[in-house]
Amino acid sequence: MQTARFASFSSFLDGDAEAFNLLSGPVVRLRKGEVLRVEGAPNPDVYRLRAGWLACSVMTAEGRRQITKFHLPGDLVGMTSLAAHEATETIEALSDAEVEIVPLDAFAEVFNNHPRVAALLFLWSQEERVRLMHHLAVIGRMRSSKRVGALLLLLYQRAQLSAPSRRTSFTMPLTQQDLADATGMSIVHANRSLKDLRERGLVTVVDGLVKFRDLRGLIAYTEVPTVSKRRTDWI
Amino acid sequence: MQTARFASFSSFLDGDAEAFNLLSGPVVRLRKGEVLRVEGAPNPDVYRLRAGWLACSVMTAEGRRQITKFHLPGDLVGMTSLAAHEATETIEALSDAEVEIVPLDAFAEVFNNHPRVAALLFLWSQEERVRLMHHLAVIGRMRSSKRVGALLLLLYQRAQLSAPSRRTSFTMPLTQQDLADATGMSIVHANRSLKDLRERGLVTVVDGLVKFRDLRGLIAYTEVPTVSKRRTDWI
DNA sequence: CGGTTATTTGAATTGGATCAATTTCTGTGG
DNA sequence: CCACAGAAATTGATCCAATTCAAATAACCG
Repeated sequence: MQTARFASFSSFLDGDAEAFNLLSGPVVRLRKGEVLRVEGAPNPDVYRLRAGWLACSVMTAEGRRQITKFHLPGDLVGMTSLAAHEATETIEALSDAEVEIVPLDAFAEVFNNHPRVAALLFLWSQEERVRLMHHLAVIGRMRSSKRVGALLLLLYQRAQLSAPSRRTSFTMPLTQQDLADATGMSIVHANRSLKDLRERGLVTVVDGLVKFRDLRGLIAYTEVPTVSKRRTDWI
Repeated sequence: MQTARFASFSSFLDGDAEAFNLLSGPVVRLRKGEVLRVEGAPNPDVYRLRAGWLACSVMTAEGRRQITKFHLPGDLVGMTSLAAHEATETIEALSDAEVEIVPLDAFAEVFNNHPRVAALLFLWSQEERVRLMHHLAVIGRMRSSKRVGALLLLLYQRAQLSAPSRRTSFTMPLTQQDLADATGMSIVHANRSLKDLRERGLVTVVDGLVKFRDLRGLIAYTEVPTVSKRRTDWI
């Protein structure tokens, strides 16, 4: 069972992993493109992603899709619906994937009997909020090619966490439509933004393979903030 | 001590209010425009807003401001920085305001000894994530005047929660610059979006007074989703 | 091979930003 | 109470960014 993402909290102790693994359940296998659940579906579950990539999205009334989060193995998925009777987000598989269905009881158990782990879950949620805030700033306040570049960098960082390597490339199962829906632009413009990044000699994306030609240059160009360390001493 | 916002959770019990009120501390008074803390400041506190309005924002490297959240009395403010050594957001007063500084110990106390309240805090954070997701969809996928209209409606709903009334108007201390920074557009365009909404006969904003001329029409126009009920049974 | 989905490019159009200038509005001190 | 300075709101003109529509190419799969 994968706990690397969660265990990256410095105050994660041995007993905590055990408690964290209470959050598990029956496995479901998904094909690429399959929808795990749709926004508005009743009594939403929480999932734990074992393999593959997922995307979470919300729809506007006009039927336009906004991707809010990409999920990589190890992630807990769908927690935002925990306080709702209907799912707040659509979850779909970007690649073949494998998820566990986590029963709500497990969360009750963790909060009642494992306060440290509950607090870590809470902190994790705060970090997700920060990520959303930055996503908001990227979409609301940056030009298109910077938006795309920033997204590629973020995905790279997260892919590195799951499967560290020294290479400056990684594969991702996103289409240009996905990139567009995550960065708030049309697919045509996403394509042109990628072209722009390519012509600047920063990144190329071919068939899901992202190659950073000039990683430092891209970081400087997109101006993504450096990630700061965690504080968990109060727990 | 105001707990209305928090007590709106259906499973909020008598003893919970007491535990929730552990989250309090010394009072600080702020003048309109004053900055409570700046993004990047070390050892950030969490605050509880007693009176007035606050805005939370992040900056891009180019120095452009993105407002991520407006806070009304009763809110806990700055929780996203709980897991960080440096503040993740700037907090400033949109009006004269009064906040309490909540010591981190209080959170430890709640998580260790009041699991129900901890769980409610956790759920509250999930709702905040949902709010950010919708904010993202609004900025990323809607036209300017709808963005502004949607923001005005959301603020109205929240103001109604704090101070319910049957009127279809409310006062808010936001400048057009604030509206622009929250909706991801220039101040000039925010002004034109307001003009557009006015000319459609939907809302007018004069001097902080928001008057809905056609509330149903605005809801239909902006297509904001209806808020769904909460589920807290698993706690 | 034909049907589908993804990528790429062009041309026309719209949305929004920027620059500049004017008009309120607000608070302050005389 | 008025004069003034600074902030906020409004409008016009111009330019650039991004969308839409359209169409061609490429890749993929049964």
